[in-house]
Amino acid sequence: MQLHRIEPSEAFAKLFTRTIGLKEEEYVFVQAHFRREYLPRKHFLLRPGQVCNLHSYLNKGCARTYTLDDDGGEHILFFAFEDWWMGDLESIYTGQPSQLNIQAVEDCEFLCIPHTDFLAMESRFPKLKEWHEEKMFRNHYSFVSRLVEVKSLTTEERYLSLINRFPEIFQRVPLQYIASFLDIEPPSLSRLRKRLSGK
Amino acid sequence: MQLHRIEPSEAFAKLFTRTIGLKEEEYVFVQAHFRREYLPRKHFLLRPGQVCNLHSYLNKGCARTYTLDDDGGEHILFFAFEDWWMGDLESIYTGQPSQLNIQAVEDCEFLCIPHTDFLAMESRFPKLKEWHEEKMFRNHYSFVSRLVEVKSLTTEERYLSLINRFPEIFQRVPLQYIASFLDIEPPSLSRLRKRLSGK
DNA sequence: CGCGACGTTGATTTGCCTCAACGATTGTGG
DNA sequence: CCACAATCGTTGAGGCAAATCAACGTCGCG
Repeated sequence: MQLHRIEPSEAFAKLFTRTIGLKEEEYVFVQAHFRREYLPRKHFLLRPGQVCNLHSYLNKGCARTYTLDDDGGEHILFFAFEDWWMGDLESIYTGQPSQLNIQAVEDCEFLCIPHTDFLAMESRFPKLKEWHEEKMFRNHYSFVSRLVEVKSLTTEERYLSLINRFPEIFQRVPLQYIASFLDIEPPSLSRLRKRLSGK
Repeated sequence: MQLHRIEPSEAFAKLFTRTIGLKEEEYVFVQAHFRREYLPRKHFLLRPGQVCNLHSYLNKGCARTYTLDDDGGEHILFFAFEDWWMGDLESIYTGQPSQLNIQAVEDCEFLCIPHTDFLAMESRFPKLKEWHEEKMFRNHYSFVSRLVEVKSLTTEERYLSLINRFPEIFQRVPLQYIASFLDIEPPSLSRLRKRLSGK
């Protein structure tokens, strides 16, 4: 399978210099600890049973995190696009094997840093650590609102909310994956869309 | 409404000295910034529209965190029992008004500390800050596994999982609240229990 | 071309909701 | 202390949304 050549993303540099606030030479130092990983469509960044020891920045492409149940059914927990971070934090921080699959939905380019290096960077650059803590908080907030959504919205409302927040997702992710993310079966999503298009 | 007198909990002291690792005099210093709050059954620790500015340790009793939807329906996100912390972290850290209700299910005794004091304690005692960061991570893990449960288990399996993890909940929390937590209606929970008791 | 993956559509079943009524229990005021 | 209302859990009847099972058209690819 042939991969297009991918230009280095400016978003990555901006994240460290603008958002996190590292100086140019600090960014260069940090950046040197990342390595580029190309992952063709349908290939896996993480498999159940593996210990996840990388923090992975998704520089280009689209990926999904999902679990398998006892009957072999897939349940998609998250999608990720450009400028998102992926990995199984529990596995990273506890050293336990992961239960999660992380798979490329499109050909992907990741920028990956081993956890030990990441910890070293955090202790050398307090701003990086602060940013990471801040990210954990925002992550917490989004889990709470996701919980609220699941509990108080109808299937149709959750579908519309998804369209609203990530319109591009429908151009990049197969409908069956979106159905799994919304916790319905593909035929139900198909009928839901038909119903809505008639409005 | 009459409250029983409640003995100071040893769990609170153990948390700070054993788990967090503060010295005795450090604990005494920190502890002095908490104030005791008695909350009778059905009364509110937090109401939508309020800014939450307290970290609240539940010393005695049982409480629930829930949202109201547009139709006035309640959706319970969390229960809390002795030795749990409550509050709306998003509201605490962003200063935005909360959307959440936190209500006493039993007569409660909280130990509360204003957020600004908590930050001061964190910067004075790095161990406290480390513990809090660690707690955020564990919190993240539990959100992920909760998401996995909601997606991959049947209603019956989630009920059994709840029984398994919190057997005492059924002695302390009305069934209608448990139904809301499980995302079903009270009649459905009633029939589910009847079905299971026949096994 | 032929195969497989994907989205759609139809027919049927199922699990839960909704509405309603009913005992049991609790709490309150006379 | 009793009568009454309110709350709670249960049970029944009917309806609906989604799951399930199956078939079909389309597209992309070997």
